[in-house]
Amino acid sequence: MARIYIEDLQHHVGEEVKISGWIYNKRSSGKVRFIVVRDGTGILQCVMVKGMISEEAFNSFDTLTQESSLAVTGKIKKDDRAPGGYEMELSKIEIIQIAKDYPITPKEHGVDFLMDIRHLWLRSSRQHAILRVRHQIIKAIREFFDNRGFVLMDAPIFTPAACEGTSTLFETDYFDLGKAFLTQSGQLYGEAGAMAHGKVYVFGPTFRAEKSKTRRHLTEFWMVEPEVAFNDLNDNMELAEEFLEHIVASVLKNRSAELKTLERNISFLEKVKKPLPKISYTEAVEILHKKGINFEWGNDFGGTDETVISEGFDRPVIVHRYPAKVKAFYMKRDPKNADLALAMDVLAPEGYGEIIGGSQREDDYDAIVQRIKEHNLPQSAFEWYLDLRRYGSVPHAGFGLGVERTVGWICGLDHVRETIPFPRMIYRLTP
RNA sequence: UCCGCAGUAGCUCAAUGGUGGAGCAUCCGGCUGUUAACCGGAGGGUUACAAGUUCGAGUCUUGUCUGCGGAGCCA
Repeated sequence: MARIYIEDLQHHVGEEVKISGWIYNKRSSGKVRFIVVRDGTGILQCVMVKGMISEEAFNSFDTLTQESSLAVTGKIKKDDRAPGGYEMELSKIEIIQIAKDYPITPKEHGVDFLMDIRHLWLRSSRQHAILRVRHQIIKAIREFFDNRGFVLMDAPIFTPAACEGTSTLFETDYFDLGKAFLTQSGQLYGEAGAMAHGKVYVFGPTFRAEKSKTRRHLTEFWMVEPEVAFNDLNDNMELAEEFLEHIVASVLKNRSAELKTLERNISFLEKVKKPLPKISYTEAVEILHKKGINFEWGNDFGGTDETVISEGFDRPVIVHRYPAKVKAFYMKRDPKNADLALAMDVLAPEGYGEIIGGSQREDDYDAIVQRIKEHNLPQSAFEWYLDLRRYGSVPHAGFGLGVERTVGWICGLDHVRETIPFPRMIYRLTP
């Protein structure tokens, strides 16, 4: 008997097939018994009637518990009463292992309890749907850049110094070379890649030792960072909006069932099309003032400020040209106003906040040396980076997209901890 | 790091300072189409920990621990 997957059932109606999986739930009304099996690709209701199947198989129902592993064999038929629309008439049950007291019951649970058994929580339908959307997003990210001739360039995880100098870094001993730090961004290495390949993207985990304790922060998260030689700020914004359009379209097309499981209102997602609204930092400050918020020009936006700004738009909004003093040393100044950096952030709608941060990079050697001094960074650590300005420096730009925040936004989740299989947070290192 | 909230059965939650309960899960029984099935029964407690106030503390006070939410910082 060939083993098939539940997601392929529609091709096997009327056939006798075998499904291997786990008990999701079971119900009985005496002589008619239902076993709901999940196999990782979907769920299937199996039915057996007393007298229509061996007495042994019929009675084995009593020993089955939630999440016990087994193989079921039977004929597939269409039945609207069954979840998913297909049902199996059981002819054989092969028990692999009986699970005892599975902790996640078909009722409500608290977050702490579920996070402690995250390795089991992954089996639950919502978590299952979220991780499939995450996979689709990552697939779409790679597709987008690969189809445009970008070269994937992996950046190191161990780094000798801070990329931006602002955030706290995780530190570790590195043999006789002193301290190494876990990367907080692959960008500087991406810039080196862009000078070699023209257009590259760095995709990997990044680490921030900030003691942030909010629904938008993890200590370990994934970031994708394209970097393109000869792009300016406008090119960068255009790349970002086409990128977001592609990701959202890919999820809507391929993961609509998962979005439905998550009860995601997709009307906001359907509006994510180029062009996205673009406003300057100064215009964003005016929006805050009009809404009666006391905000001083020159400061960086907080989480609630971002929410208020994005509330006025029905799709992601790009905010550009921030005050240089709140941004990183490597961002190029606006030639029209030296107080501004050629920076851009993309704020997701519905209060999800910043999902992209990027800029045109400073390409002038003297200017960037000056910035390194102003930021009190050790120039010696950046000598290799300064070489990129010594040898054939060109205008270039790039951005970073936070995968978890993007997954959270597209899935409509209220916390990024559910967007990654095993989240790392300030007070959680296990499982 | 700071501010706020919480911790009671395996889980989710009740309990006016006066004998700690319910639903789910588990176990036993019933039901020929169930949909987080339903119905009947049983077992299950150092009320996070420590001290204090009181005739009496799950409840009030202090401290500790853990978690949640927020701020700052950021993707």
